[in-house]
Amino acid sequence: MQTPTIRDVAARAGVSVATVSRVLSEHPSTSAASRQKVLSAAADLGFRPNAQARSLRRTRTNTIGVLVSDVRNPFFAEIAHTVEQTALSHEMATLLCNADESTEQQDHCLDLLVSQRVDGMIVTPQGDGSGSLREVLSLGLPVVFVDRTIDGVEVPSVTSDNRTGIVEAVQHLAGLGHRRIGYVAGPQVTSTGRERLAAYREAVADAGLDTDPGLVFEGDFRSASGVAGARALLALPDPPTAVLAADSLMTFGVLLECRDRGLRIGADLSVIGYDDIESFGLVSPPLTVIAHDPSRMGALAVDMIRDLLAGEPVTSAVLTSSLVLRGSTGPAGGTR
Amino acid sequence: MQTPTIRDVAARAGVSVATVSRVLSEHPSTSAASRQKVLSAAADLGFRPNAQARSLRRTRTNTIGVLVSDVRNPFFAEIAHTVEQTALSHEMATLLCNADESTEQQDHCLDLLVSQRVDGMIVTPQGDGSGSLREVLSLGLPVVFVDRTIDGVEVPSVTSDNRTGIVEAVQHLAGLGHRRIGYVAGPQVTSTGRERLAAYREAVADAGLDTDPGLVFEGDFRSASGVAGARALLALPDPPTAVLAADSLMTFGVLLECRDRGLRIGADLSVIGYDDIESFGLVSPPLTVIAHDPSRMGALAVDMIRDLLAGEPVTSAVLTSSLVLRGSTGPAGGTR
DNA sequence: CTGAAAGCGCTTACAG
DNA sequence: CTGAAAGCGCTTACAG
Repeated sequence: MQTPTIRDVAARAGVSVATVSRVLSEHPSTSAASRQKVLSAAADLGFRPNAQARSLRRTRTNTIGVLVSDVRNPFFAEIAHTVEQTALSHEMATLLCNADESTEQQDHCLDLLVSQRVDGMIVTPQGDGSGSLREVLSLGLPVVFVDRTIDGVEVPSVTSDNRTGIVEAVQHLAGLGHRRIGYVAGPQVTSTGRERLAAYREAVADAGLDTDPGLVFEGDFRSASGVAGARALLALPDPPTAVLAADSLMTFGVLLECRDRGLRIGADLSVIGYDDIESFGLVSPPLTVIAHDPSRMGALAVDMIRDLLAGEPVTSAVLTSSLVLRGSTGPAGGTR
Repeated sequence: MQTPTIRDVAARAGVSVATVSRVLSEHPSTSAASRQKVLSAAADLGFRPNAQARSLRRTRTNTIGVLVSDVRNPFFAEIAHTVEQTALSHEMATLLCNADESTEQQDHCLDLLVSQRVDGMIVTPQGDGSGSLREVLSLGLPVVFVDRTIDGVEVPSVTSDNRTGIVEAVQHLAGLGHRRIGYVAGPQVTSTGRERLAAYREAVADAGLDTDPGLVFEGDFRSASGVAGARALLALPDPPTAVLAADSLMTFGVLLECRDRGLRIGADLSVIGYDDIESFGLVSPPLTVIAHDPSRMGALAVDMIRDLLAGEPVTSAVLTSSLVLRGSTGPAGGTR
């Protein structure tokens, strides 16, 4: 037998489908008697409401689309997890898509989410706001950007302050006597990549440190580019005494390269990472990092989507980032 | 204006909705002329098919539910990522849920997935197969278990051989002269936890090593229990000279504790981890691990769901696990 | 409080 | 090849 429908429940309870619907969706206008009959009939039959049918009728799916660059990145995994849990607590489902740092795949995902008629989307955007993203926005679908934004695209967002942490990191290193600080930058097609690099440049200049452009290596937010960045920087005629990376995966790559070269972190090379990822705890000494809060970002993004759906005004949020001092930095030229 | 429907397209193209539907779903019986008119009308209007309506009518959603214990666990993130990408390549969406290692939450997620009428589910199950899981199965919904299984529940699954890797690891350590091998076990309410522990016990006995039950600490697949396990084992009057952990997060915990105690891995304590997680590369020397293939598991699981949907027979798959020798083990009592 | 009826946006036999 | 019509499983004004 097929999954029972509301009709089957109505028949068994001896009431109309309208009454069944009202009882099941907790509409106030129902008598205790029918409530009773319906509930027990539904239980007997093992009735499972069909969300598809309900959505079609209500023109609302109770589903939110989540588009991240890659769940395998711990930072985004944390966001995805929190979004899912928060949504679940409001009886909403989440449709997860990975853009894999590809604009083409991002478009594909957006199309899918639109077809699924998600009520809103939480996205870590990339690219210039053309393609499917533009279409989605013109549809008036509630969208919240998380972590990243797109210039010229007016969408509520929850991001981190990409400046303070970097500035604190540079000042801290300057205080330790470092004059040449290597920087593994994020891709300049992302807002986070751009803002963090700008902050680095500004802080380096303000502190009167070496502004040699060779100290900046542009990576792509993947670990391999962290490795490549570390190699390039350490191969300079006058290599940096400290290295800063613009996200967790690239930090990871830098650390891998240090391990391969047998460099003692904090002594041979000072390293400051980005994102307070649990696995950085494996490094010895513990890594000094620029921390922000992906979990809070995810939770806030869901709140914002819910506000948008409720027609309430929302304002973008910028969370703080800050330097968490641990043991991976030391005086310049320590034991070299 | 609302999102255009098939009616709007029909009106603009000057054909019936039936024809529009046929063209859009690539039904063979359509003339080139109407195809042309429909396609351009759809494009003009920016028509987006409503997956909800289609699903209701077709009684098929083209969506597959994915229930993992926790996406923040790199092992499951990898599975989730592959499942999503593979599904996407077949134009299917994935609904992701995290059970957070809680049977209650697992039930909640299953209910949600049923209501969403996913075509099938890929789940990393836990518990005894009662509750919502039993209901779901009695519904006849295609389900594939991944990584874990449940005793007495007949569901096609793709798992790893939980025995070989462990046996190889124990033999390897025995060959290095270790007599007392500590084991941080997974929760015994999971099939993987049970099978791996059984393999450890068998291998230890076969190699004639110390079978002291105190050498086994039962963790819960979270990093904190790896820390606790390492502490408990190292606090024994006669502590083990090598430690093996039953999953990535607990391995992680063991490594954290080693770092905190300043133990030199491979010299002061031999360590073998489970899962070939990228972040284990941060450890020095590189970690010897028992590796299996989450990505392949995810891809296979999708194939199996598709076969089930197509009414084809499927057989469970057991992938291999094996020891990957790197540098984290050394002779027993090395430099103690 | 309750029921009959219309309709959400599609698909698909059934005729032609 | 094409159209009219029924129907997927719900919800919700509209009467009563």
